[in-house]
Amino acid sequence: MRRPTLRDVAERAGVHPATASRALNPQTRELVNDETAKRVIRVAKSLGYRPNPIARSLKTARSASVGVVIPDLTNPLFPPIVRGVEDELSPAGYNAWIVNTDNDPEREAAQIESLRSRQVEGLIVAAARREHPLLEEFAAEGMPIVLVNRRLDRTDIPAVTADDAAGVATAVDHLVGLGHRRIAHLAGPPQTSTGMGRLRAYRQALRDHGIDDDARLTATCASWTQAEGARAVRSLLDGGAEFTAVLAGNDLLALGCYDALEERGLACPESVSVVGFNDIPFVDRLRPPLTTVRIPHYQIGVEAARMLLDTLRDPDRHPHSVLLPVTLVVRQSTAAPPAPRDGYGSPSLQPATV
Amino acid sequence: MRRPTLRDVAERAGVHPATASRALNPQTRELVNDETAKRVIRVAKSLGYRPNPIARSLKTARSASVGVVIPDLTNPLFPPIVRGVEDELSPAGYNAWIVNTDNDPEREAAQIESLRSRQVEGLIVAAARREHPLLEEFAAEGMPIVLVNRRLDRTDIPAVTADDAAGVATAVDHLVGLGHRRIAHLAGPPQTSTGMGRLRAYRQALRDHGIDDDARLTATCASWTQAEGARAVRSLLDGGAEFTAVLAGNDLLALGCYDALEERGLACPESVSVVGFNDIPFVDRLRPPLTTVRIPHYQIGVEAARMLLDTLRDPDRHPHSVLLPVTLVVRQSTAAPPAPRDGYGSPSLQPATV
DNA sequence: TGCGAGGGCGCAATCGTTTGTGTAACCTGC
DNA sequence: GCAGGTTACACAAACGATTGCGCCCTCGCA
Repeated sequence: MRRPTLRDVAERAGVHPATASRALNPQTRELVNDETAKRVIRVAKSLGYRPNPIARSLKTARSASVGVVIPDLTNPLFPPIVRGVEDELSPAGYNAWIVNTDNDPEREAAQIESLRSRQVEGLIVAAARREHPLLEEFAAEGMPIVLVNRRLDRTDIPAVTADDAAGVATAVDHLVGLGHRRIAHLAGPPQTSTGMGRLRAYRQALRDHGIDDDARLTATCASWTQAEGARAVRSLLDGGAEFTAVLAGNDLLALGCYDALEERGLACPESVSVVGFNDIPFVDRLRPPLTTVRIPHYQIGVEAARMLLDTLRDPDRHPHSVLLPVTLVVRQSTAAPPAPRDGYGSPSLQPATV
Repeated sequence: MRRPTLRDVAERAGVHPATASRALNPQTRELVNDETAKRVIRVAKSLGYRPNPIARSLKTARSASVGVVIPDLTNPLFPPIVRGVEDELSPAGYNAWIVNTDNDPEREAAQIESLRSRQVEGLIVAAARREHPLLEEFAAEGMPIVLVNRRLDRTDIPAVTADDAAGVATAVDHLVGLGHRRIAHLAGPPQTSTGMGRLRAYRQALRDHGIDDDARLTATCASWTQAEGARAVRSLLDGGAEFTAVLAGNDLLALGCYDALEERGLACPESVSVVGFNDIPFVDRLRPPLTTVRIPHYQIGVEAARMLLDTLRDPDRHPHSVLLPVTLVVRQSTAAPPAPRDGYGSPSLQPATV
């Protein structure tokens, strides 16, 4: 009735539990006579023995599992990354514990503490802020950590991210190529490396095209949400900013941008072009389909898991961060700017086709 | 350096570890002198003591965690449900282990076995099929299980689902009200209760309106995916079926339907109206915004977790399944059928506005 | 024949808790 | 002053594995 333990197997095989343990563990099988080992294995199978990972963890202080720390599972950016992580971890015998932080430092601390007390052997963190004492502390204590999607400012915690700078550059190239000169930017939270990095890349890209970057064309969003994107665009418009294109820090902000433009009766792309970032699922089916920078979500997860596994296998090895290539996906949210009518470069009031 | 154990706390407090354990556990605190308890608690706090859940699990054969079994995290239907589960579990001190089955029975068995060996105290399963021996077996062994979104055919495993029948009925009412008489259905996998249930509800609803249900208007999808939805619609069209509206088994199938209609140059809703089911995130921003039946995703998760917690607290209690109410959200994918032109009721070839 | 080496295995401690049982000390009431 | 009942704690045995250590036996070799 009870599920069989190692002791049961040992008894049935006529050996000591220690021997059974060694026989069952490929690492130590060589320490026991080949025939004995085979017998133990046979008995274990016939009894349907499954080792108890809890007992094993208690003894070995390891758990064959890693924590995956993300801001919010309902953000479509993360599920593919998580799947990438899991699919890479799984063949190596590792499991993933997923926790959401909701960008709440307190909740985050509690969650990570909970992961640690469950003896996770490493962390994959998508919820990093540029300054993140908690993570640095854990890293300093020797917890293997790999960052995904975002980085820390200083410290050598390895990260797997998309090539934001290249992505922004090609996006700006695309817009400029269409004839845009006044390109606004919805910057993500400056506490995040992606928010800051894409903002910097945007400024650099403008300069590269000889366009001076007007600070009034940048609106900073407090979070990577649709609501914040909408708010930012409204504030841009209310501030009288003149622009014919918006480079959003990510797709969710771009979605918010759609909302705000629609509210104000501005058609996309006829009046204002919009570019997103990330190419999350379904943005190809939006109205209009969103031009955006595609990042390899799944691959980011895979790569991060691989790096973590590497350092778990060889703690001395210190992997270096990697930058994954991105591609611009041109869809229908970008077009040539409207011919100037009511003043140079300001969004012309073409009614949105609702 | 080492993280403090109960023994450390006990020593510093001058008591036996057993006493410390009882002092720290609210359940047993009454067994120890009040002052002693306070002292132990103070020491524990000052040492930063955190109980080791692994050791506790080993001893108590419980884990304060439950397994959440879903087909695929990247299906936008599930993240909100999962969050609902977590948010309800968390205050009760429980954690959620999330696993994906990819609808692969083998993988599923392995995942659930892994959950069980990690001593999860219960299961919340969104990946149920109507016939599901594995789940019934677990349930028979006494594992508390709550199903979400789907049910089992026979057995009394409690389930939290949306009111599919009512949803389909209102959707059909809506279409008939618009003037549609030839309404096709993209049925989900018949192995799933949702697939079968919605199909049955569709037939019933047609009969209720005095429309005889033409079997040629039903296409069965092997999986709940966009690709299958597209394939099904193509097969419908290729089979010469005449219809002016499509009731899709869920939103993903509806999306596939969009794809196929677009391929064939059929405009939605001008030529064919489409109704989805579930109201997953972003379908309100599709082109055209999808008319669909909204189910309370998050609430389904909350309710399921609550039921599971109930049975964990009182194993004798056997909760009954609940049906959560749904609402039809009318957007722009449904309109009156086109005036008959090239034959009664067949999809008129109005070019899609791409 | 004796000795060293080493293969194969058992012994027992251990990981950090929880919990049944034992046992002092103390109180109460006659 | 003592039986009987609390109260407050300590003792020790678990839970199910892993692992350092040491014993025994066999074998090879001198």
